[in-house]
Amino acid sequence: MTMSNTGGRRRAPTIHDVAREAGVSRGTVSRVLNGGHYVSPAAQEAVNAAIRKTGYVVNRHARSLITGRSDSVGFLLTEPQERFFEDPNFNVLLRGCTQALAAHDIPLLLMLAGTRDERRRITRYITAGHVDGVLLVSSHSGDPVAEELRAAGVPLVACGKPIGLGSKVSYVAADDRDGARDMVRHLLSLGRRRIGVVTGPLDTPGGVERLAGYREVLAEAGLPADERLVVSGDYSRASGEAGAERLLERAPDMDAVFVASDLMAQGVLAALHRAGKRVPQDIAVGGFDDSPAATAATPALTTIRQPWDRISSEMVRVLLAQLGGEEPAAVILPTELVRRESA
Amino acid sequence: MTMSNTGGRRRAPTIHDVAREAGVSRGTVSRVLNGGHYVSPAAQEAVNAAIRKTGYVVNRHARSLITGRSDSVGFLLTEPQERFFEDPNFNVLLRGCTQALAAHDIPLLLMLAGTRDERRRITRYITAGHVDGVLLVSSHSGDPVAEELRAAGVPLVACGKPIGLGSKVSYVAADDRDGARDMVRHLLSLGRRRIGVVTGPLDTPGGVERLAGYREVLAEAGLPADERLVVSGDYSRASGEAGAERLLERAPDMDAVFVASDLMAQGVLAALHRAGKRVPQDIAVGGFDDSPAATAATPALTTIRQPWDRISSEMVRVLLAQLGGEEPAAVILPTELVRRESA
DNA sequence: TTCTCTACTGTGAACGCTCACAGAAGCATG
DNA sequence: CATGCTTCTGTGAGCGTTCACAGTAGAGAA
Repeated sequence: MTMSNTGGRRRAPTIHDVAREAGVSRGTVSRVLNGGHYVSPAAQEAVNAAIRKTGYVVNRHARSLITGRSDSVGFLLTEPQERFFEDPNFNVLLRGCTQALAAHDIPLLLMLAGTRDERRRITRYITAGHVDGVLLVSSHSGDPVAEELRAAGVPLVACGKPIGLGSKVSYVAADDRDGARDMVRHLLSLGRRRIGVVTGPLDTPGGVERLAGYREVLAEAGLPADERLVVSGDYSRASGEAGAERLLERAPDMDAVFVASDLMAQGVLAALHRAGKRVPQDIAVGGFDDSPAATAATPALTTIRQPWDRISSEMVRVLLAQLGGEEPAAVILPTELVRRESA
Repeated sequence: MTMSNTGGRRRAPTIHDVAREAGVSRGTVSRVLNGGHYVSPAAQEAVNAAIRKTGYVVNRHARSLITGRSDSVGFLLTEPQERFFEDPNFNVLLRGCTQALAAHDIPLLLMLAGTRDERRRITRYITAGHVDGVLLVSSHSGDPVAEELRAAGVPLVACGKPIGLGSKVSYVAADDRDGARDMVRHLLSLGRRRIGVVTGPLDTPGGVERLAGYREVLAEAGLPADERLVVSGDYSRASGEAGAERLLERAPDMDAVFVASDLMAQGVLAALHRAGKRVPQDIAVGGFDDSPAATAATPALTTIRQPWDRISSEMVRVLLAQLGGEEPAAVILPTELVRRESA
């Protein structure tokens, strides 16, 4: 309107320009910007008009400098991205966090720190106050970033229980152990007695807890603990396939198998099919995650649903509470058994 | 060392504290922080020691307030994330950009703006100066964000030619048209004369250009343009499958098909297999992208490799050049024919 | 009237940094 | 000896906000 915007950035309008335009003081403009309390309707109106006319946008650096806040939150991945991007649960989680923060008008910045070098850079960036808090997603234990951020006093909420960190860091997790118990109880209720398990990686809380739930229920049912029925995978489809082959070899009389992820369960189904076993008639299969893989599988997988939508909203809630001065908290959310055809 | 860090964040050390500790002035500390020119070795040493001792990290808000720079770059997705996260090329692109920026010690912030509301928030965030420039990834045309950012004078580099924006915005793209020409010429060189095509969405530059390349080569070869041989897909596997079915119906004598993406080509292979056609004996199939789908397919796909690693490094180079004051530029990179079994 | 209370407004002082400038010291040159 | 150049250092100003505080005006109560 006043000037053409050809290429080079002209000086952006400041709160001063708006104040002059509206015929009020900086203070009044600032008050309008921050909720409009103690501002007369006339002033409110004049300021809004001036903002529209000048095209003013607040300089967040200046604001942050004095408030000490940045009004943004980081979503930090401390592992190779591929691992997550291909995981449908991760997408749900990310979207859920974005939406929950959007309700507070807080933008979410996704940061990748797969390599040591990137971790250094990102840690510096975060500790320099560029985000108010961090939602941390990292499945493996002993994450140095988490410890570093905690030490720097950055509000932090992890997804899944971080191994090796004290109780000083918040986390939100599904009740893996209880989910595993539900599934194994379900398999027992179908009359199965020789129940195998393909676990996740045993350096992750999920891997450990799901195995523990399996063992507990078998013990409660008075069934013997048979280590031939226990093999480990890494959550990949291929590892599920390999795991099932080993199980069939070691325990040909197996009549059910609890698999710690749907993706692995797909591999298990493939191996069973090749071995000529019918699912669920000969062997019942239970998965974990209720991912798209569960419905895509043939037969469709009976599985344990993790409440990803609630996990994300709880992560945001806990983080915002921490920003508001509350203490770190741990939230464990219940899982749900989803019955389909495989068991 | 000096104080325990219990919960609440204590006041962070400032450049002042470092200066006092080192026995020099703020100016000298600032010079050390910014490259160490015109600083005596003794002062340099003292300042570094003081930084280590105090645990000082620069307050980027204060720095940005005065420099007008934020020393960070945004990677903006203006479409539903799922679309990208499942695309392996996207992973390569993201990783490449991260690495190229890392060489300049610039952190990359991934921003998702799938919904209208998020776009508004993110645009405000960007125009408020939170990032110095934006790497934009959006395959569809008429992207309002791009236009808005351009109008706000934010340095911008798009991946792929943005439709509908003037020449004022930089972009880096593979030579889609030339890639398509190479593939169709290759099919001709195998003696094929009834060559079908499954295009990408025709509101994307890739979709349009690859089809144009196909048509050009057929025209050059003196072959008739037969619209029964042209169907459109949306880059998904399913659309490839549907496209192949339509082609077979409309042109049963087809002896080759050029598919505008490997994922669609997988679908095409499935449909051909179902129809009892042998590949490449009965029908040769050419893909595009050289994605993992290409090698995973049976038979392995002959395809066109896009230089994703170069695309990412060029995007970063062009953006940094623009930050340095250079004019927007368009970069077109050559593709490469990768011969495998399907053609 | 006078006082108090509430609603509103303006002002100076930060916030922590960089930048421009002024100056000091050392050394070579006129 | 003065002059200029280079290297190094300190200082004041200012970036664009918010915040605390000091006001002003008007309404209602004493």
